[in-house]
Amino acid sequence: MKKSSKVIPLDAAAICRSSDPMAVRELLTKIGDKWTIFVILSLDLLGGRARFSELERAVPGISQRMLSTTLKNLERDGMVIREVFPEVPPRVEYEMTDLGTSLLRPTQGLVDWAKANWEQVRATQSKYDLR
Amino acid sequence: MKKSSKVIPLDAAAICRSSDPMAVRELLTKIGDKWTIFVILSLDLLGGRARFSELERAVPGISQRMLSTTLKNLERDGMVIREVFPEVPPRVEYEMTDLGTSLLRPTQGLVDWAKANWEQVRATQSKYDLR
DNA sequence: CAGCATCCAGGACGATACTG
DNA sequence: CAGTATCGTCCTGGATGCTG
Repeated sequence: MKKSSKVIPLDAAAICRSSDPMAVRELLTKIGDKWTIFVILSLDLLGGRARFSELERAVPGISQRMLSTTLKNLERDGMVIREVFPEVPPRVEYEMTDLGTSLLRPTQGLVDWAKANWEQVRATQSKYDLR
Repeated sequence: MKKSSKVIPLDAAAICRSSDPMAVRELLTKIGDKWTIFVILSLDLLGGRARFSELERAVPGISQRMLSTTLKNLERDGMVIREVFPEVPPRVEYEMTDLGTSLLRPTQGLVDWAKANWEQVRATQSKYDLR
């Protein structure tokens, strides 16, 4: 499983004016990984509740392994709840928790920023790369 | 708008209701790396302008290599401007751009969320790990 | 002072195959 | 259907040493 057991340096504590700058780093690391935001946002768009295969279809390109891993991490963090139905064939549903939902708002802020500014970022990059 | 040169994965397009979900992923990947937010926030706290060594001290634990790399990426993205003063010993100052500053607001949203909720996340993780 | 060059370890991720 | 197991690759980032 994913855990950052390395208690090391830093912290730029004053920087975040936060009591726990590591919390910020860990949070950013999580939603910064390849699939987490897409899974969260997809689950939200699907009404806050969906089964594995629905998410698989909602997030094109994700492999079963990564969807499984991502959901397991989200469950461990308390962002989603996993519910197993003892049927054949098996059915498993994932539901957003209030905690997970509450993360949606700040996340949306970044999504909006990207929508508004990413074109400019790309342009700047191109210019930079010219030399 | 959409290119088919790379028929790859993505995009959970509807998900983000964004024209470019890759922008979101790239942005998250950037600020999700190990040092970027700390450098950005530090630079802001230092008044939006600082030299290399100041940032080095403001972000405890960062290596010269990573600070250099991070700043170069930020410069490439147009978040900071690098100014070299032809002196001996050399002096280099980094200044936040408006673009970089504008990113601060949504970022702060995540910082606040982490401050408010991370304790709960850790508690949930501990419970999860017990079984 | 403000870096760059090099080397290296660990983890993230993809592809594929198998299962209750 | 909803995963797990295994393997291999690439990339991030740490450590160290050198330089204009």
